[in-house]
Amino acid sequence: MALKPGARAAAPAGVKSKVEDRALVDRRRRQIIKAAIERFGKQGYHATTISEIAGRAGVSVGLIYQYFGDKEDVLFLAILEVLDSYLERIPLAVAGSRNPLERFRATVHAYCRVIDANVDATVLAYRETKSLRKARRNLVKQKELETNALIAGCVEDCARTGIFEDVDVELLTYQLVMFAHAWALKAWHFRGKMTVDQYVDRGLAVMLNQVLTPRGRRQGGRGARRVG
Amino acid sequence: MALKPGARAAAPAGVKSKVEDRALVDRRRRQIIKAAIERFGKQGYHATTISEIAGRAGVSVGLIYQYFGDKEDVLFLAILEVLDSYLERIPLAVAGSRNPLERFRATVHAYCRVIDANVDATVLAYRETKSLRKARRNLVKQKELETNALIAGCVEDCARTGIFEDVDVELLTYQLVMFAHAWALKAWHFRGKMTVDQYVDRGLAVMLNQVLTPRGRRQGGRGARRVG
Amino acid sequence: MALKPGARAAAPAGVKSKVEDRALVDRRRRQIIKAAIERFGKQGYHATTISEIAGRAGVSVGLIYQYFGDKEDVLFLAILEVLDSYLERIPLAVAGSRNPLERFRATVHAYCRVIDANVDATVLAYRETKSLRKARRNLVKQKELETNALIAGCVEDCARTGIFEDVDVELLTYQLVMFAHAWALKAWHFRGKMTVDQYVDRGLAVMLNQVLTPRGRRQGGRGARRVG
Amino acid sequence: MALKPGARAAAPAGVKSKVEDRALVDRRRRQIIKAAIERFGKQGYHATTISEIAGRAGVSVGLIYQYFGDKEDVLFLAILEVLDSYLERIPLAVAGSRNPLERFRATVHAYCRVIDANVDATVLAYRETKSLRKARRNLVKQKELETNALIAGCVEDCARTGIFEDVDVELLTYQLVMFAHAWALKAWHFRGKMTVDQYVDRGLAVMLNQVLTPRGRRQGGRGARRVG
DNA sequence: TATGAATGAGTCTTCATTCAT
DNA sequence: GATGAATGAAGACTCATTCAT
Repeated sequence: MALKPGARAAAPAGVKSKVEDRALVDRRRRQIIKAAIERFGKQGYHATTISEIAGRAGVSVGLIYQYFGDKEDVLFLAILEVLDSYLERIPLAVAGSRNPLERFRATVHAYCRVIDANVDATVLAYRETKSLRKARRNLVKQKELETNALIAGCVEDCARTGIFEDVDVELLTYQLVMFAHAWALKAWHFRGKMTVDQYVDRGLAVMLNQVLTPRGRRQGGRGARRVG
Repeated sequence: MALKPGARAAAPAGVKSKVEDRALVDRRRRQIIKAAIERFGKQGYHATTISEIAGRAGVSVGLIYQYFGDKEDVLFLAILEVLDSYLERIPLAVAGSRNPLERFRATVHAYCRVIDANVDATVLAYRETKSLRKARRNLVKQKELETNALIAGCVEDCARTGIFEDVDVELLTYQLVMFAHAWALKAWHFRGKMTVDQYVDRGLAVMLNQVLTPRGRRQGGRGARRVG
Repeated sequence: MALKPGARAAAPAGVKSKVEDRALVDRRRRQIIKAAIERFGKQGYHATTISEIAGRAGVSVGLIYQYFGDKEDVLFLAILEVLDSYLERIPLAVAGSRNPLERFRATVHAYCRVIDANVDATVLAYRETKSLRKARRNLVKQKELETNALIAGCVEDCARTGIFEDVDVELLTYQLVMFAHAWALKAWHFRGKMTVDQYVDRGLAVMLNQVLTPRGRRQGGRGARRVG
Repeated sequence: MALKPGARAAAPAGVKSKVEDRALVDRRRRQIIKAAIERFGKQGYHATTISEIAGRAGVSVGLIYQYFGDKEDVLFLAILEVLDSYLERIPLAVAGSRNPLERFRATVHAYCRVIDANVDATVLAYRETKSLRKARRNLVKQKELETNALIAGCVEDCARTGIFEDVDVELLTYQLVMFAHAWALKAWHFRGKMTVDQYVDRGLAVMLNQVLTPRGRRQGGRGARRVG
């Protein structure tokens, strides 16, 4: 599912290069995309000029057009790069975990840490996916589902092994995904108040444990366990 | 907390009008902002031209500059309008609730329903707040905190009256806020699969109830109750 | 066949204006086209910038794009304008002619005089028609055929009334057309050597009279009268 | 008059090469010019990129700049090549002709056939000569006069030997030249309707024979024989 | 007040030309 | 000699903003 590192930017979805040499294309694209993520993340897609990206990447404007068809291509590969890096890094961080619950916790921690290290990039993927044409937007959504599957898999494992109650996997997964994203989307609120790891611990505590008291459960019986 | 309707868009936060007549200013701004929200929401801020907004609002380009200083002013008031409408409508929907838990549920339902009725507008506030200059960005964040306070208040009431366990109010509130926003941000995923109300019921079930089994609690003792 | 003067540039073949007012559109387009013909004629289409045309027309760059979709639109209407002016002016110059031969001579003179007054424009139509996309290129050819028909009509009249021998109308017409065009295409050769009227008189003498002597006719019997 | 083949494109009129080897320069230039004529003829000078020419010629972009100073050099030598090829090929086709009239006819046929085989190239010379700087434009005109001299010579021979009436050589020559060029310039009209040879036969019939009837001659006495 | 024609600074994109390998 | 990656100046086109009516 996750692509092998290095194979990534090689020949992605319809972005054409005027240069043949695979290795060079790969290197240049990385160089440019890195600068683009930084600028797009900071200022947004439309507010960033190709010239700024070129400047930051230390290349000429013309060079960018040797490796990308147009500005939208740069955005597209930038967003893919962000999402792919999640797919790549999260599994690595979970490698040594012994049991499902530990792996679950490690995955959420890893997800949030990766996001913490790329707040701008994450916000970029949120803000600017809509600037892509439809087919590409769908590809991006697909990639997001792949990342979600990393979480969903952990949740299912916990459910199957009797660590979680009979749980609404879909909703819980989305809760966890939004929780991770919130660290980037609401960075202005959380940063400075706590570390990522504290954030995750507090969040998991809230999500995994009982909130309603017995009295609350009696009052709000409707929807108190799985619905739909 | 919610401003009185009609007083709202009059002359907020440094947006200047060349027209004197308060009532007229108010009427025109509403007319224009309505069109702007529609267009910004659908296409994004940068991809929308003043001319398009004028067309949609049924006024001339010049007229917009009679009531707004520049394009950013229009975006600013559009975003404020969206957030204010939440602050206004949510309390209305909760009016008749008898007890804290019912009020809590009603609030979350109301929040999500309002968002459901304004998916584009909600996404707009997410995507384009960064296009505002800093001072205004902060004002928008402030407004968001006011909305969050509606939820936080309900959570606190439930906690105080023994309906909720001793809970991490801040984190739970943000979970609920993100849950509501997710209905808009991930509309492409949820829409068609369920109604808003089903979404809320399933979400609350996940958030309020125990996820960990007793065995799970023993394994993952760390962080099993409040942290931080 | 020839359009009424003034009706011309009103709403031509798919060139769209952002301005509604017909009279204004007409005036501005004329103003811009006049400048464009001058520049395109002197330097060619590609070597002329929109900015140059704007400068010569005394308007801003942006204005041109209020009245034309793109640069090719300007070229297209410029070429049409040139051809239409032929269709308009030639018949006027022939008005008073009494008999077919006189009308024939007057038409050729008029054609060449109009070309003489617009050498650059004529060359423009020759050089740059190929720069138009196919559909428009065909429209231009159509217009050219309409002009040719002015000549062909005169030739036919002379033939029908026994002033010309049984003649190859198509070929003779094209000879005459090319003869007229040559005054523009080979201006560098003829200008300074003679006036247009002298040119026409000498040309008609060559075209209308016997070139072969009786002896020549005997030698070159093949093709000595109508072929094909 | 016609340059010896091989000597031609070597180092004409200020086009400088970075390569010394004469034979190589010659070979490479031919190779490149051939591709350039094809592309310029099809798309025009400005619409053709150096890269396209390189691709078509099967060489690298850099190589072209080893043998030409700039793009205009390529155009210049391409146009010269076209005109030179006329000067070369026409006399060859006339070799066996016994008498002046036959040679005249053979020359016109040859001219038109060469043009028929190079319609694009001929149009190229017409369209793009204006893209050359003045000195070179004049050189091209000079070359054209050399070609015209081929025709003029035949006309004069026919006149001197009593095959043609006392004729306006200059005008008749230009008529014949334009007639030949028309086969290229109006290819869209003539092609498909007839072959080149039919075209020439019909054209010569029109040009060489009497058009005016005796009655016509009486009416249009003015200019009925040589003027000027 | 309302209009919409006019402006021109700012952006993307192309492509002739250079130069290190 | 040959290559083709890199450069950056130049040009088409857009659109926020102004202003005369």
